[in-house]
Amino acid sequence: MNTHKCKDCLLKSAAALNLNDSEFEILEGNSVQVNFKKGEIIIKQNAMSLNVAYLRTGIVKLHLQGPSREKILRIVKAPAYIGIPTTFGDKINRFSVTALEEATVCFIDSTLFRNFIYTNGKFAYEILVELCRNELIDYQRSASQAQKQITGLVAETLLCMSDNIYESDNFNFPLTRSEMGDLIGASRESVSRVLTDFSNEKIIEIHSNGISLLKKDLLKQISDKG
Amino acid sequence: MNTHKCKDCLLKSAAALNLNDSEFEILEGNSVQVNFKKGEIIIKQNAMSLNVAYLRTGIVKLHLQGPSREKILRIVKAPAYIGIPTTFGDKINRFSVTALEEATVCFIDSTLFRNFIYTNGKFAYEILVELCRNELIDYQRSASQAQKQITGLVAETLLCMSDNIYESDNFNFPLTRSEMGDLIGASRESVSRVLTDFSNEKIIEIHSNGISLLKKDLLKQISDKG
DNA sequence: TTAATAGTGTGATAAATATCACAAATATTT
DNA sequence: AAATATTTGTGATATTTATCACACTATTAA
Repeated sequence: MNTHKCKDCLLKSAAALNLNDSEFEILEGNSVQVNFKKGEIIIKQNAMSLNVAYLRTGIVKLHLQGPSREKILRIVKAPAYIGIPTTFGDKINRFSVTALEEATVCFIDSTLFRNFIYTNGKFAYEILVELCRNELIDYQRSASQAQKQITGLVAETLLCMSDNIYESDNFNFPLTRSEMGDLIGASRESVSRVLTDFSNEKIIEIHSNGISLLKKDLLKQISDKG
Repeated sequence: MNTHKCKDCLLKSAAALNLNDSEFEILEGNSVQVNFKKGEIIIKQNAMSLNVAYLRTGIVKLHLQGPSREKILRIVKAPAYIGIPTTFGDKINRFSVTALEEATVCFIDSTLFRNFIYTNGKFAYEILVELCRNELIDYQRSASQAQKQITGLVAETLLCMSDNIYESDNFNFPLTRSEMGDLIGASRESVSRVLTDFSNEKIIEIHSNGISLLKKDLLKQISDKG
């Protein structure tokens, strides 16, 4: 099996920080680290969910098949758990997870994970807090989705990628126009039009390496107004 | 304080079923049951969140102020926890909860609740499972919201109220047209037009006591097609 | 290097929905 | 019972976005 020492991992989750030495040893015997290339599927919708996936490095998209096409639920950057809801919320995976760039993922046996929850209250608490935070983010995005027009949603997405994923005003943009449409609920043509308008108005700059945000304050205004 | 015995409550959550006698005694000393009338606010957005609310009876709406107007996040029927994400996900309430009909709510001290999570693994696990299930429901609704047209969303909402909230094809409808618009992200006029069309086509019947679903199969088709 | 495939941008048109205005109906308050 | 407030339904018009078609660009595979 693997030779990594979970205890020595520098990318532990807030929950894992609460594990003791013996728990780490058990973890090592019941988990496996896998590397994924861009575009590879990490978790597959409709497959059975028998383990918990922890994204150590990289960026992924959570997505599912909607009524008429793919729906991207959220973009997640490491380090973070990426499948807890679908592992403990149902018996089969209700969504897929796909790598947007090279990623490393630790798969943890779900029975072991459940035992950590049963026996390590602080571990359980940190997992619960993360689930709660995610739910609040979902609620906020649900309101945006319902009430903003496409221009506001594109602006919000660019700001989110800049502030929360890349933490930079210049970044690679891992999504195609079609995928961005899947994320915000618009057609790829509408997304393209807005990005081109932003580029023509020098609000952003689109280059082969990605995107630069030139007028973040204006983007914020556009996002807030919807 | 109150005289109710939490241990004897017939409307316990799946999590609370894992509490022992002494935990129940502590719970009784750190919680209070309150009655609410239709329209009264149970949890207020932007207030500090110091306790966990458990809805014993009644139906409520979770809502928040969106970019341009109110957004109803979900309709919750008792018995269920109604504020865990906003209690443990942040220091202030990120959403409000309002009674849609008479409701009884138990407010539980959040420090005590956290202690139950720390010390009672099965309790923690059941809470976590409920959070996971809610997240999966949110994901499904997010896809619907983004990809269905208003007719499909109205149909889906009627089916959801019938199957999950009232468990009947004839039910009171606790939302105004405007509120239904806040739930699905449409204007009250659009909602009114769709409901009137459904009524004219004898798919549903609208009367002073509420709504009857006459052709559920057709509603299901309309919902699935979006 | 070339061919095939995927992604993108744009124009034109269709469809869906919002907005506005207003009257009628219903519910609530006095 | 009457007055007031709120909700609802409808028509007309405006706005937003999707769809379709097509050409161009970029990427991938052979």
